[in-house]
Amino acid sequence: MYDAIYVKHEHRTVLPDLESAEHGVVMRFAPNPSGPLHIGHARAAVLNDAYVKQYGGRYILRIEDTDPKRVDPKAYEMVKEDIGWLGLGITETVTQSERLPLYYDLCRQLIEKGGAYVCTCDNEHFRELKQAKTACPCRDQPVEKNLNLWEKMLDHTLKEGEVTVRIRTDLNHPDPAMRDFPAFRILDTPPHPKVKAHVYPLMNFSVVADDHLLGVTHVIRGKDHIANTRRQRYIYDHFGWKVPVYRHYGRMGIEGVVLSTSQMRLGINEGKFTGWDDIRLGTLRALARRGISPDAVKNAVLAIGIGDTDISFSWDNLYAENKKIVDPVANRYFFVPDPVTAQIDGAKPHTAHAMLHPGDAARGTRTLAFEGTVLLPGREITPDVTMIRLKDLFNVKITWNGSIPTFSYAGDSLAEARATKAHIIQWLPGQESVHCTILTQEGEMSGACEPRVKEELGKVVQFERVGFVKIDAVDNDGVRAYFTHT
RNA sequence: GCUGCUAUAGUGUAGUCCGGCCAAUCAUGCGGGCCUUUCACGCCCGCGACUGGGGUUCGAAUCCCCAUAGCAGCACCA
Repeated sequence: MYDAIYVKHEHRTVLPDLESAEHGVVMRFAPNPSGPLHIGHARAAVLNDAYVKQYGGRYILRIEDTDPKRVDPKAYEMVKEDIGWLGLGITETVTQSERLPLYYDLCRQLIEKGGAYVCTCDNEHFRELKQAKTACPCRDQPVEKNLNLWEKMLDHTLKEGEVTVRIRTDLNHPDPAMRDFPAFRILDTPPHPKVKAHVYPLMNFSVVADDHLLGVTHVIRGKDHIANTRRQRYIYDHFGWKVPVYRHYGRMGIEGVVLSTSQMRLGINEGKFTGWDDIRLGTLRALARRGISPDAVKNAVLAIGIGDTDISFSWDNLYAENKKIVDPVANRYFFVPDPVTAQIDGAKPHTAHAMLHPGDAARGTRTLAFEGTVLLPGREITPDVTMIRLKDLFNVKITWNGSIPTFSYAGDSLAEARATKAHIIQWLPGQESVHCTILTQEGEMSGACEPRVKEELGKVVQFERVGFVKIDAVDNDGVRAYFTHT
């Protein structure tokens, strides 16, 4: 009884309900194939995906490639790879460049209905008229003339820059962005990589056409589309179509990375970045390369939700999500940064058995054989340090002669090490280790790691007292890893 | 400039629609402690916010107004 009263104060952890979704939804993710997907795309993709999963229905991937200037032929494949990595429940895929005839047909219908006209005014001139809330001469020409001009567009009698199909809206609308916005234009260059065409719809037209044709019921997109939603409503009204339910979430900035595809491309071309998966980039493939799990991205994005406030995406929150996923599965190994070789006097050969995972003994151990010398992290061996414990091995006493340390065996007792507050540090057998480079977003960390790390290629492991890393490459020179997070 | 949207701790978020249970949730971060053969994980304690000002009301994070700030759009991009 009281529970019901206090329910209001519970922390809601699921996304808010969508209206009119009780009987299932049809939603879509509609990227422009100009490059691989980044975190910004992931928000749209994951949010829509989550709602489709919640209510049931179809989830359409729609490739919006109606502007040949903004199409990178390689992006079609990259987008699909990224979606596969995210594990979205896409049920069907359509590509807009393959649907041009559908748009042409609808455009003709719209012209016949008087909802659109073919404008031959100069752009600058039209813009001035628009600002002045004045109709251009083409606006009132008869349907027949519009149809005739439309034919001339299609048969290419008219050339790029000479005509624009406009949607008839309201010239007195207080927002100039709403007034008779464009729907089609001619583009001769560059050629479209997928289709031979010269008449292309603008986003507002093709989106409405497809949302209607595909039966889209709900649209979740960024608030940069709010004005488009308003414009698109005019097209729905002209056709008498049912308008989907819209939700617009706020802008998302990300600390420290560029999200603009064109900026990233520029950086890659200039050699500033190594490629689309350069770990300094916010692309999904960069995150994957660094060992971020797709589920971590999903969880982080869902936690943000669909609020319409502008937010800044925090790496901390993503890392926390990722750690929850990766910590239980990552094997533990020793990595010694800036290694120094130390001979341990008075120590007999020992064999250390260290657990692959402290919380899962069943996973077994790794074996490290001590035969007289060890590699130690140089930074930890400073003159104020007189006793250390090599983890899973034994205690070592350090005596300093000026700045020259001498290492000697000091017993196996863990209790003793604790009593002296000796640091327990990671180490490697002097006779057996492999070179290892860890690449972080800030730079490189050089050191050595256990040979067995070579078997973890492609996986995320934890270097004890260093952090989680993804093993990116293994060769004769050693191991290259990307730093994931601490 | 015009049009519109938004405003809760360092970050994200719940609560705002339908005012009282909110001395404001949860997570992350940070500080401290415990546990531990990792500076990880886990556990405990703590820090930290309703943008400002008016108004309505017995009562405002919640409703109204103004201010301020941020954002978006005003493309033959999506």
